Amino acid sequence: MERKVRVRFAPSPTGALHMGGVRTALYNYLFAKKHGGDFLLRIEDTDQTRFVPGAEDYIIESLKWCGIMPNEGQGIGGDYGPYKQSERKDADIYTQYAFQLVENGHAYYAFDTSEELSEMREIAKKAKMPNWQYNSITRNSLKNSVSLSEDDVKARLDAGEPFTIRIKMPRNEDVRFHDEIRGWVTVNTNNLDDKVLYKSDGMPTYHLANIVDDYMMEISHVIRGEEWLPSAPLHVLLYRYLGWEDKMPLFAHLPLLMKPDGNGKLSKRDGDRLGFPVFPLEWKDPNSGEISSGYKENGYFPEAFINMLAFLGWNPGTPQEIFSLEELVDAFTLERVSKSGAKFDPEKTKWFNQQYLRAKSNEELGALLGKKVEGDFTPTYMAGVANMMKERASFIDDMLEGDYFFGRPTVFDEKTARKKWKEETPAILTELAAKFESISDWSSENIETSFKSFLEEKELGMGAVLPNFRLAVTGKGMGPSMFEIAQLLGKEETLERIKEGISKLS
RNA sequence: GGCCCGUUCGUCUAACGGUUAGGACACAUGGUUUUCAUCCAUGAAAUAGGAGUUCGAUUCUCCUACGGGCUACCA
Repeated sequence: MERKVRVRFAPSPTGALHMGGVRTALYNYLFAKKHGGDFLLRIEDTDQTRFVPGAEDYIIESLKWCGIMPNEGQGIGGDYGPYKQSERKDADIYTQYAFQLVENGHAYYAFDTSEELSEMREIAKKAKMPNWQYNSITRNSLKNSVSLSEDDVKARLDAGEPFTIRIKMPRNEDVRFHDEIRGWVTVNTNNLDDKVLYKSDGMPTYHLANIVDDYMMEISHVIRGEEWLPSAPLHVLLYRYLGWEDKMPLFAHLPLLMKPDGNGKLSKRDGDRLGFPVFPLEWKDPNSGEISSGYKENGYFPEAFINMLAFLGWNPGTPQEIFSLEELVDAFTLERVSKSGAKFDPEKTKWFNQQYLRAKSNEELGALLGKKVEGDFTPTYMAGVANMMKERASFIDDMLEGDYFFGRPTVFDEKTARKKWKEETPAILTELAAKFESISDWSSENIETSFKSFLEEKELGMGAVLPNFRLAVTGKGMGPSMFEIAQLLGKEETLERIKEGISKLS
């Protein structure tokens, strides 16, 4: 009974794709690739009032940047399209199933308007009944094809009165299903309400659409966020009532991503508040014009971002933490996904980026850095800069701290100058420069040897000369080995900087 | 409020009845380093509480507490 693995990522295009959504997509991707299956993208836009222009493209661009593109779906193609629910509605895919449910007695027409219902809830709330539901008890006193006479219903339908179709939730029945992560989950239908399946605007709700689409697209596993766990029994019932129970996918409900501090799930606000991105790419809200920062623009490598996300709620059971996407595919199992929500840690995310940065070659880092600096430098020179700066960087931009590689210092660190620059310093540095003059092979080793013999000759300590040498040449009080810096800058440039530094600092 | 899910160092987590409860991030101390960073070493740090089951519970069961999710003609 081996079924081809087909999983889907089904976001709704209501804005930027949250990193929690990216993780859901990632786990789907990993699961599909691991089992040689398909990973599809379906756009769930059944709520037309929440449509946000650009969101669909944003989702696709984000998945692309992360390197976890679906192989089938909206914007990609495939044999099970269309992959956008509004288009599927236009193709009249859902209506027949809604009516089928009414015909076989598992759903009914309801004529109550949303205004009437919210009024009902309001009254119930005041009567200390905060949990008013449209269910097997209340449906009898509301306007629907269960409570109304057949003639009345027919008259309303013929008159074109707007209606919804609701599931007729059975009374006191245990619905049991197996979750791949949580084990058996049982819910009694008395706690479930008569959810709307088909809206008065002719659109299905998520509940109906996702069942119909998963069935038609032959989805084998539904891997989605924990927020869907309470409605999973409804979905199970729908498969049963539609006669598709033998084709029902396996469910896996993922733990949520929580905010780093305090309680609750991670939201866009937390990023603004604590200074980290929550979206893969920068997003400009077309309505408010508000801009939310992205991991990409903040200098994160997609591999690091993905690696970090993979470990939020999953672990391989080994000490290894750095995983390429291929390695993740190989190691991933739903069995090792944890049950409880994971607090997001921005610090650890930086650490992941640092690991990836350091794993890159000097040439690659040099090229990346080169895009960020003015001026024309050879790849060899840039690789040399990267070699020295990478140990103190988590991001490419951190290497910009070595600005003295790309031009002479214009400002000199005041604190170092105050502490180290003495009256006799200009004379010492002038003599040092003279000593350096005689070095024919300008290598860091030779510079260091020359420097040390200079100290010996003059009976000076490191601390009296080296910080000032650094200050004159780089303008900084700290940084990589001065001898290596001098080698990369070249003899002539180094000597000129010493002279220039002396005149500017004295 | 109701229903569902969860609970191991500050955080992410390992240990699927028997371990001095392990690792990583962050933190602290020491060493290396001209400096900063790196690196190395060391340290502090956890099984929510209570009952059971068992020769033995982090692990199984129940209760309590706490946390989270859901509770729309949203997804």
